[in-house]
Amino acid sequence: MADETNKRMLPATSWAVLGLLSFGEELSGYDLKKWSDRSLRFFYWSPSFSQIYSELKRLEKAGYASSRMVAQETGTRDKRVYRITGDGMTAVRTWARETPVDPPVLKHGPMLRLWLGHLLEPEQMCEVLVQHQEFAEQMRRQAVADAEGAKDEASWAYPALTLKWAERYYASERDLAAAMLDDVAALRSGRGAAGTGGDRPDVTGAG
Amino acid sequence: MADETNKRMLPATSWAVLGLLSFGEELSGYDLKKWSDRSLRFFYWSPSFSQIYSELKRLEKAGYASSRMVAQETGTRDKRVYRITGDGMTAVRTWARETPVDPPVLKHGPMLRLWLGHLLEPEQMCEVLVQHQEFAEQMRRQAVADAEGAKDEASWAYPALTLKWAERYYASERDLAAAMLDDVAALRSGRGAAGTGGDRPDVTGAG
DNA sequence: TTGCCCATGTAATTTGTTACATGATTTA
DNA sequence: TAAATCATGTAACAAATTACATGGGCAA
Repeated sequence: MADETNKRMLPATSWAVLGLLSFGEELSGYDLKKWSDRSLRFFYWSPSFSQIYSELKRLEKAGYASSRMVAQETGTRDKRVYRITGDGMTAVRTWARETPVDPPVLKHGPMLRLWLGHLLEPEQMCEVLVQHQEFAEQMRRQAVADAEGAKDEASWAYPALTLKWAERYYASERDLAAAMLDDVAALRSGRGAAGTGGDRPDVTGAG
Repeated sequence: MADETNKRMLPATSWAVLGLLSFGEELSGYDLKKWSDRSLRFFYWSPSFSQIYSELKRLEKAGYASSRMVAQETGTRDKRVYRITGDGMTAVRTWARETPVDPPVLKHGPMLRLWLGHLLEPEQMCEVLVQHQEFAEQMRRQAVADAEGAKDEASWAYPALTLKWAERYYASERDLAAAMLDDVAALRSGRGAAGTGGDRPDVTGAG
């Protein structure tokens, strides 16, 4: 049956969710979303609630997770909590060990806009860069803060390592923006010619 | 009518395609895909053929691009070529100037796997890092090569700037992988996490 | 003349988001 | 007690990919 092979070919996001469960705790969809926002977010995008819920259903159907309803003592609405199965542990371990390394996916909106520099005033290019710089510094700080919370716990050693990586990554993003600000300034003053007027609406040629 | 506002709220990928057209040439879907692969790819993901075709239809419907069929002299199948309109230039310029700067989207598969280090043998972590390192160095070199082709043309000044950025970005990715290899080795030899930064690779050096 | 790759698309499917529904809990 | 918010989902929609269809040029 094709089903057997499909189990091994889940999208990366499924593995990310199963990875969250692989630390062993029994968690609800809501818990997973919150945790995802505080960890995966730094190097992988954090899926929406609805996608986490549907990934959980898929994982359960594949036999990689099991769930049960939990009645809240205070009369709160019941919730469904998930736990990874033995099959799930085997599968996610195999995935992490044996899947070919594929390149990261980057969609860098700010760079896309700077690539269209012929449509911008130099001040607007700088504005984009400064805002990105601030974003990067903020992310860096949050990575440091989260790493602080995760240290001294042996089981968080590898998550802590990736937070360390994230700290450096966002420091680099910040510095890259600064370097590009310099380059824009140099282009503006130095080698005059291109873009000195800033506004170049006649690029469409013959018209 | 809601239609008028929808025109201004296209997804980023539409603006990317319109941005490709904003340099003024008349291009087919196939041309756009090829060019996208050699430019956008470094900082924005390159959309598939089919998506480029559907974006072109959407842009034409919005009045931002016009198309015509071109009969090939050699009897080859006719093809449709697109050109940006005045409305399109105005729209993409407005987008590039006035849209709020939103954060880049990163889906870093290699980091996701290292985050799950408790499922891996140390050798496997290193393998992932080495392969990512090689990928990053290859991208860096391609960015350098493409920048070589784009220099000395005034209209490519800003694309050239983003290629410069890409060169540094991938150099940094490469160095970040090297730093993490060190951290994994340190963790392995029992001394817990490595020092808290300070010895970071110099981003502006463009090694 | 068979098979393969280039070029130009369309259709089916999957992935992921936003908007909505529901109920309990807190707060003003 | 009304409004805001937390928590748990479902449904409708949009974005994006893979698979497929088509036809010409070219190499074995």
